Amino acid sequence: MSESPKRTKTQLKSHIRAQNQALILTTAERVFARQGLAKTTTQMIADEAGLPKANIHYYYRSKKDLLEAVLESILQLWLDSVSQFNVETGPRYNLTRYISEKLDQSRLNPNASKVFAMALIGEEPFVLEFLRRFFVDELQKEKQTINRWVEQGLMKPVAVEHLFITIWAMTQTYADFDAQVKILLKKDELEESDFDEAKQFVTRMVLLSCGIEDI
Amino acid sequence: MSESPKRTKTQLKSHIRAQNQALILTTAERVFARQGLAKTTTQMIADEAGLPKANIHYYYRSKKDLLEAVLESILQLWLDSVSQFNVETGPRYNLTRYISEKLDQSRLNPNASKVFAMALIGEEPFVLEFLRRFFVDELQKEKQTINRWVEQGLMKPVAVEHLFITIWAMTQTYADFDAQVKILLKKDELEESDFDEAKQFVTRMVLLSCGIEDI
DNA sequence: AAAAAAGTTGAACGATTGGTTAGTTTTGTC
DNA sequence: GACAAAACTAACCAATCGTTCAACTTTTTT
Repeated sequence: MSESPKRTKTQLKSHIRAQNQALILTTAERVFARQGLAKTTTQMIADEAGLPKANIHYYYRSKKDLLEAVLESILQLWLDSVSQFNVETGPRYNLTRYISEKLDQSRLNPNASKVFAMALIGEEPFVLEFLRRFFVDELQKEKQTINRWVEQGLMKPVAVEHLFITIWAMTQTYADFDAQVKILLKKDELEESDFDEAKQFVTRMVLLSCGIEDI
Repeated sequence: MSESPKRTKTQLKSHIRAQNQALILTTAERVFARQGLAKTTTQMIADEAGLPKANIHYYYRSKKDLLEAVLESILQLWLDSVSQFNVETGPRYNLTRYISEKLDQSRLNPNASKVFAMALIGEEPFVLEFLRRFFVDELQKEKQTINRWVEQGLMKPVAVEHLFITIWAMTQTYADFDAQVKILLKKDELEESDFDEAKQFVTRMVLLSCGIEDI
């Protein structure tokens, strides 16, 4: 029952567990993104992971549990990879970086983006709760930073809530509604160059609306 | 077998049909929007319409047929209510009106917006086919109009595809992801004033990015 | 008013799905 | 290598859902 030695043992012992959970999680994320949250069956996930269905339920009691685990991993990734605003480096740099990071994420983790959007449009309580617990505070901070910049005359005053809503909308679209984007762009697959164009377009739009001159 | 009398009779005869189909269609749209496409059962639609389940299937053979009928009515509404660009009235007026109309639609038909978004994110073949058949041509027309305006020096050259993708993204967000918007705006329900603010914000953003001066 | 057509509906069916169980195999520890 | 814990899995179950059907009523047509 001693603390430290037990921990180490548990860590060693559970490498199978960690490995399988990771496999199931990434597989589930992919299948959820492709098939939709409700259409996805635990059998599909099992097949695609090369595991029997009962094994999925051994690690995740219910489909709901599994979905929430997937969502949690997605939201964790989110938190880790989106940097906060830094007052000192000014609005141009921070807004440019923010948009760039968000679009990179849409491009590099399209499955995560899609699952999150599906959960959000379906108003999954888990995701809503997360937004309430985290994003509101986060927005408050960014708002303060932006107000500082406005006071310093580095940018015009803007409706910060709408600014973030629209940035979020524009950047997510390229991952969540990629089928539509592909059709309008007449491409079979979106390439990095398409995302670069989007990056440039969105950044210019946002900077102009903040009264930050074009370079 | 004569033409005109038969038509009139058919119209009279089928008033029950038309009435019930309309009831089922609007109810289905509402339930689909609230529950999600796959989670919605024909029983739910039946209960909410005050009809027995078998009656739903009398008018729409399968759930898939019903969903496609709902989508078709949504897309028809779309076509009827979004006006095309008019070269003569210039970019400022047309872009402003376009954004205003799109946001009005999101506000006045949130269910339609949501069902469409769900079908799109789920890559329903029916919706994709519609976009291919219709929206690509539409975009082409708008592109020509915009090019005319650019030639006339009324606006700066822009990446038209990205312009429409982002306008679409921003305006749809307020209906499709209203749960998120409500949380960020700290409101229980979105009011008309919120949509007006959004209208102003998005319009300003778009006009600035097109090099059209602020009033 | 008779016949035909359209509309209505309870009941049942077949297929699917999430989840369980009970028993087996593997792994880690002494 | 003995023992316990963890991992694994085939078979099964209860519930749900889309769909069908046959009997019945109402409406329309002749």
